[in-house]
Amino acid sequence: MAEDQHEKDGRADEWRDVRTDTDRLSELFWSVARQLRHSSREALAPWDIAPSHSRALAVLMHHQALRLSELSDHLHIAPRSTTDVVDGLQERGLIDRMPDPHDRRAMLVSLTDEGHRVGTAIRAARDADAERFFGLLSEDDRADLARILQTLRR
Amino acid sequence: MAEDQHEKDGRADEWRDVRTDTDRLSELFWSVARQLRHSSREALAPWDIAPSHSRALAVLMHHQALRLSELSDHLHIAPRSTTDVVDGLQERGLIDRMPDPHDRRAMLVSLTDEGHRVGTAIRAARDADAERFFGLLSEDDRADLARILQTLRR
DNA sequence: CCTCATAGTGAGCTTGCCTCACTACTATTC
DNA sequence: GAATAGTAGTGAGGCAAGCTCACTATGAGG
Repeated sequence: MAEDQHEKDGRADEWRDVRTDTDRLSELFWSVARQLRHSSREALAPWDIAPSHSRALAVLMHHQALRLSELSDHLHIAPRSTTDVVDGLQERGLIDRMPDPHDRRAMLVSLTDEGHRVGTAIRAARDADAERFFGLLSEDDRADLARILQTLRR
Repeated sequence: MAEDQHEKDGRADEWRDVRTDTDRLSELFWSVARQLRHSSREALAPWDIAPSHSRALAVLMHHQALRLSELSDHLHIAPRSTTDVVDGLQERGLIDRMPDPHDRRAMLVSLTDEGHRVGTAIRAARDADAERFFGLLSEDDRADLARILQTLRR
């Protein structure tokens, strides 16, 4: 992987002059995204949990009970997809489904004790991973990066 | 989508104090990645071409002929997956497959005239999109971002 | 009461990858 | 110069993570 990356850089020399600097930024950005994705996949490995499940778990960590549709909103995925995610977490005993007492159409999703335990451990692992990844940067660079990303987001 | 983003920001206030700054950077990074992905998906829309196809096309734009396995390496995907990508591009008439004269096991993949035309147009669209996306930043910020991403990559 | 809207889910599709096993071929070794 | 070992591509089939469409059960407003 790393070798390919270097080879790619080498080849880029041939045509660097015809590329805009913003185009180069895209490429760099995705390259870093890949690194970050691999890094956090490793961080999650000990729990053998899918990224989509970990994301849902993270959302549920700071809501004692959410409707399935609310969870969808937080995850930015379709309600039908959330059903599957919730199925998976329930199979693993990490969450409970219960009917909403105020609306018998709706389902409330909440963490089990085990879900809370695993969620906490995963959050710690993710924090540590982020620290390992972005810790390479100086304090100033991290501040700059945060500011710049803030600008790009919207 | 944009609304969800804002709502998420709002909720984040509740617990910002318990998060490390590097964790915040991860979140920001992925948020921007999402924007960038959506933006480039839109940029590609006029050609109705899948991202995986566009990536392969981009690689082929600066090699007159590649073995399928070499294309795999450039794309960082398994050879079997490359077969499918190449199938797709061939169906659309954007590339030609021909047996390697030096090794009858191997296949050489190269752009057709149409493939070259479409590849060029897509590159222009992607450049324009990158410019639109990163153009929000000052010259200095772009330089800083490039430098910082460079540091993070590897 | 009747109509319309909403919450969740079954069925089935799509994208973009993967592994495993196989065929056709090349390279090596005895 | 045959046997063996390795390599290039691909068929078969799988998986993750999303999607839409259509349906049921329920709620809400006239």
